[in-house]
Amino acid sequence: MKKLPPPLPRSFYLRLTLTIAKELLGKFLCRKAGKKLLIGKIVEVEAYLGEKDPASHAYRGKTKRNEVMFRQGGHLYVYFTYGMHFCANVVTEEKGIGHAILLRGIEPVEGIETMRRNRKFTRERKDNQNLTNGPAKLCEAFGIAREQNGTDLLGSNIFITEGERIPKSKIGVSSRIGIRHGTEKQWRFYIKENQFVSR
DNA sequence: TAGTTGATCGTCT
DNA sequence: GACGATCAACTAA
Repeated sequence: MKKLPPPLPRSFYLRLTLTIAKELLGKFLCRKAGKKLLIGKIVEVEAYLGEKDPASHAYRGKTKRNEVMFRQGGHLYVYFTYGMHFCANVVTEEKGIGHAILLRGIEPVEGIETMRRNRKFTRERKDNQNLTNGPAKLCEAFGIAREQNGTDLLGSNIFITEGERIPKSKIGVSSRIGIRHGTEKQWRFYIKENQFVSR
């Protein structure tokens, strides 16, 4: 494979959350698992704006669980939900803010065999789009779990690099999914006509 | 193809 | 003690 670009700088994560959410589309999420390298293109995200956002874990202030969300931007916030699933978020903005961006959909680029193994796909199973087209699925495919909570995205374990440039006309906006309050906010962003966007 | 439900547990009330 | 930023399997039609 070709040489990997360096991780995005800290400054990328210290800007407005909604700006970062849009710019994350088309970037590459990289995960080093032993010798294996997993890469996926980000195709769908949702913004969670902490104290402004009743749907956010950070809405009621800092707790033991969401402590990572209040760190400086550029960390990974992983949480456990529904008794069996993990979801990965990118923490944004300055320390103490409590904003994050949920990764909802990813298109596999490198290490697909490893992802298939992580998701316990059989050799016969050909529907690769089911590998990573949902928040909990991509976590399993990338081997992201509780141990990865709080990982610094400027380290060598998990990081995000420059990827494809997505023209504005290809970026879709909609309300978020699976939320009771705050559904009026248009804080979900995705790449149009991409197979790996959920729903 | 749409709609419903079971799995399963950490966290907050 | 309830429920959730979910998914897969099952049902009905």
